[in-house]
Amino acid sequence: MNQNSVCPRFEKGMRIVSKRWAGLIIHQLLKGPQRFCAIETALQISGRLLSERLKDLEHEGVVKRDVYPETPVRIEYSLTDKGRALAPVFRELEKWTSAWVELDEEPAADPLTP
Amino acid sequence: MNQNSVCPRFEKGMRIVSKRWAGLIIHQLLKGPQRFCAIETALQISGRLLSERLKDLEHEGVVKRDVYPETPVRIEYSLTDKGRALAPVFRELEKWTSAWVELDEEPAADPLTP
DNA sequence: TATACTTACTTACATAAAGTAACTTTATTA
DNA sequence: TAATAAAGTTACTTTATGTAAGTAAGTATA
Repeated sequence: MNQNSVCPRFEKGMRIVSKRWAGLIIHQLLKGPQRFCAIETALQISGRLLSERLKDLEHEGVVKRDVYPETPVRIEYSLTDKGRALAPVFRELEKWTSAWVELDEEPAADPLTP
Repeated sequence: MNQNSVCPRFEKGMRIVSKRWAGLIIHQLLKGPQRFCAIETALQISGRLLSERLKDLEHEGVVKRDVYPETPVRIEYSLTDKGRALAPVFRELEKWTSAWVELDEEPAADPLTP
């Protein structure tokens, strides 16, 4: 790959992990298998998008969906080998954020207290 | 940070680099300082979006814009220290893509040849 | 038994972001 | 003089995201 073009595989990998929410979902699943509502709560993502993104990631072979036919049924999402192989990427990103990223000014904790 | 929430700095770092095109732009600038049209050509991104994204990244302190008042004026984009510090993230992502990402079926090279 | 609650989604709709194409400005070359 | 180039901007269309409400299957509660 020269200066004037991008490796198409890299481009594809980038598309997979940099799609909105995908990175945070993978990062969350690196902590261990989790249920839909656990991810939903942790990331403050809507069910609509979480559902869509999990399907995308499953389709890309990054995420695995397991159904445990207990009562009530339990559905767990986890990473495949391909997904777990992203761990170093996220470790480096964590290093970068802790070294370089500052938070913006936060809004007042309680807007009712003047 | 526990299981039930995401570190807000990580979340912000993620937002910065995973915004559409941002990763590819940074990856391109890791090869060295470049002009607007060089990036435009390499990434096949429209001027409209490249302009917007470069402004975002400049605002985040990742990209630097330098004007050389030659004739004709030359404008070069490059990474700041903060931007260059992302190099390990991209190295790991490159490793991952070469190990795990396959390309989809490509369309025929020349649709005019049946 | 009726009501409410939970999980894991889906549907419908509004808004924001991305994509496309044409245009601008300043200068340069054929 | 016309055409080309760089570095954008403007106007418009399409796609993605966000929000809210709804659904089905099962559980617990009054």
